[in-house]
Amino acid sequence: MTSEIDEENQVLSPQGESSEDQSEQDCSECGAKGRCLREGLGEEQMQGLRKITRTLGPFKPGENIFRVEDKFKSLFVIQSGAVKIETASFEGTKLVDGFFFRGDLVGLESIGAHQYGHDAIALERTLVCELPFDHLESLCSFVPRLQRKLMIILGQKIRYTNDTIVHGRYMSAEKRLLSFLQMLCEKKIIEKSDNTGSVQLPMSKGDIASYLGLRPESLSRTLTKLQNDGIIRNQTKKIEFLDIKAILQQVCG
Amino acid sequence: MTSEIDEENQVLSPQGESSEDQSEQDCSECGAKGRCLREGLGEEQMQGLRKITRTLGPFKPGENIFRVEDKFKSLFVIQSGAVKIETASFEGTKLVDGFFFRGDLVGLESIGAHQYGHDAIALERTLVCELPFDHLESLCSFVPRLQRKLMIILGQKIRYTNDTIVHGRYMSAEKRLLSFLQMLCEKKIIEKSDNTGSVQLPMSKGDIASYLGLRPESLSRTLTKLQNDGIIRNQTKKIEFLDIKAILQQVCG
DNA sequence: AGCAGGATTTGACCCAGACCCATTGGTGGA
DNA sequence: TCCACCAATGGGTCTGGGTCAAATCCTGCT
Repeated sequence: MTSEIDEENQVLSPQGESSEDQSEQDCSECGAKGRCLREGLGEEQMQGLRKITRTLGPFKPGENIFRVEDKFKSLFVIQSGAVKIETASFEGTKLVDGFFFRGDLVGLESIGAHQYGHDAIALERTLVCELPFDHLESLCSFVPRLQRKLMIILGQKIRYTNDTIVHGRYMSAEKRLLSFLQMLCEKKIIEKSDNTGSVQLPMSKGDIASYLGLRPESLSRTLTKLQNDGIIRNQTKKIEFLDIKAILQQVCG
Repeated sequence: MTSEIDEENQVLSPQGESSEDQSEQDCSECGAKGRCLREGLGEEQMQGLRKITRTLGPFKPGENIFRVEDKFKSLFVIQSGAVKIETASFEGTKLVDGFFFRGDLVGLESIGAHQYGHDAIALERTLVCELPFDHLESLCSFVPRLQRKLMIILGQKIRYTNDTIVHGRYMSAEKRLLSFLQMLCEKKIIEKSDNTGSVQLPMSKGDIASYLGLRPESLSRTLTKLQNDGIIRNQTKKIEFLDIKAILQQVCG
């Protein structure tokens, strides 16, 4: 079922599973190329970054990259695949706090904490690049552009949460879903011709519901509504966008 | 009405309004002492930090420290007083995104953006310490502990938002309010004897409601309910805590 | 002190989405 | 291939909190 995606990741990450024997990271074929933390650094500035990183994985769907109680040690750049992070809510149930795709940094949420404080779970076959935080921090002192980049990413994360979650509290289920679909478009669109396209969903509907602050039943109903309105076609592991313009504009309106 | 608070701030910030003539910042009597970014730095490490900072204010209640469209330039440590930040929601109404008290850093949300993206408004007589971000960044490269401190603060901010706002979506109005009161306890408690205490509210009830993702009417009803339950005494600009233990425990329960 | 205008509270009503339950569908393992 | 199991959907009901409207209460101003 996820075979298409796996194929693609293979192609994009040829350094693949046997990366342990590499003494230095080879970024030239990484799936996160163009979106990684290192982007914008000069060749000699990258040397240091390459030396401290190594590829981990592949993680199979459902496997943990780290766990709540693990000691915070590293950030992870997603080379290929997708990851969710989740915490136990105050009532005990699991609560999805975020999704991460190719090029995203996982672990920012734990900077300054002793433990990660949440589980990071692969949603599909996933390769990550580990950045030990201590090393990264030291490196930042010598490479101001890296320091700046990291701070910018932290700032963006704060803003993104604010714009989506905080403002999302005032949005209807339909708007929340639309802005989620919009995000998916930007991060993961597979094929896109003019006004239509489609996305493979690496996560379950339940995960999406949790992330949006809705019950699965409500999400399901909202998806059905959008389908009846002719905006999407709702499938189990895939959503087709029949009217991308409508999606982009309805979020704002 | 806010005279008590103003008095107190006076005492705590004697460098006060005429700080422009100081060539170097004097932190020895600052109201944020013990909670400021510089905490934990050695004497010689603080030298650099002092050189780039200056005190601004006092801002009167309602005055802007910066505005949405202002170019992002500085972070601000609150020496005394209180500040809210707010943005226009997608439907046009103002939405309170955060409250800041003595020792808090305002402006983190805008790191990496061109403009602040929100208004920062003093809620009472407020003095702030300006940290030009470019200078702060350069300084971070030379003072690893400062760099680390800043990153930790950014990480904490991300976690705090996650724990309150994100998880708050699954909490009832009552629980949200209780966790807000808990935060106030930690940040601003005026007097506290054993199991009781009280807080002067520098912000309006409307601001609190907005911050909690509620309508003013709902907040009012919830406050009334807590009062009937004997947990608080609800006044216009002040809340008395009649049973602090109940507040602390009910949030978790 | 008296008044205008906004903030806060209260009441009545409504609705989006939670909750509970039944059915269907998709998937991985024997 | 078949079965067991969980994900997804759909129906029905309930309710917390939103919405509208009408007092009060405060506060700053004259």
